[in-house]
Amino acid sequence: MGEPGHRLADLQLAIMHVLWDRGEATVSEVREALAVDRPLAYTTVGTMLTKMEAKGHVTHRVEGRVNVYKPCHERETVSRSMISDLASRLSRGDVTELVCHLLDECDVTREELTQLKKLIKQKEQELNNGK
Amino acid sequence: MGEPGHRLADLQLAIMHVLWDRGEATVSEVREALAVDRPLAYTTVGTMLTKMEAKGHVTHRVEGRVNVYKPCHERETVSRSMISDLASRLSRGDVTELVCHLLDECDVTREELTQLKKLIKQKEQELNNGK
DNA sequence: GACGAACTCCTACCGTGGTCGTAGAAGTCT
DNA sequence: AGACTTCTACGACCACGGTAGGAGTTCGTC
Repeated sequence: MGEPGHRLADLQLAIMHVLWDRGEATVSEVREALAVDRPLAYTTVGTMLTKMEAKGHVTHRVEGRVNVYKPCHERETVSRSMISDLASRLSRGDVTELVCHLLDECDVTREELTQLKKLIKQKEQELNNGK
Repeated sequence: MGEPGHRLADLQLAIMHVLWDRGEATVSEVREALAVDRPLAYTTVGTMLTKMEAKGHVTHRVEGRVNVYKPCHERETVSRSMISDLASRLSRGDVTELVCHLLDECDVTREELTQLKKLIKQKEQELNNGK
């Protein structure tokens, strides 16, 4: 059976980001990293990691007395999957509106804009050829 | 305090789409509309609608013996909010990726692309002037 | 006026995300 | 050896999304 969709909730995603950033981490490392935004009990993080392992989001290896966790999937893969998941659920949302807001919300760099332009040109091409 | 964020889960969003499409609807109308993809008990839809009302997603008005529900917020507003919510949780997932997938997932029209180009140009302007 | 269909309202139940507490193993300090 | 710290493992609990059953109301119809 297929493993995706990767449907990560808030905390889970936050944990994944820590894992992605460092490659791998122990419970206390994850906890430490999250502490700024969310101070959590040690066991909270541990429990969550366990649940996430059961779901196939992370694996752990035992090193000495400690469990070292690492992600099972690339950040990109998961982002992708979550985005297209949302997009499909939003279905009839007007894309332009969305992109517009996105551009407002995040800090877009010049490079990203350039990239975006390229992307749009490419899409236009596809529209002209195909169909 | 502000009411957003609009955090609609699967079924809830599906129901909202029905409501958005028709402006307003009774429980059985919603149920009917969803029946193709998900056959649900009458009460399931009713319960959900009640819960959604408690959360401020919909309102109802009594017409005769029947409750007629209608959305409290525009489709655009909700889409927007959900997208930026995801974007922020994906945090350092770069915008380009996001837009790219959005463009892939939905059917983009030529007009939208043109619109998009205009938008990007505008953003570039802002970048050059401000700050 | 009894019957069945259509509805609403209330209650229940399960899975999962999130949050911990406690217990117990192991390692460290004095 | 006893005290302290770390960590894991296990279980508890709440909120919420999703799903539904049953009770009771009202309507349309025979």
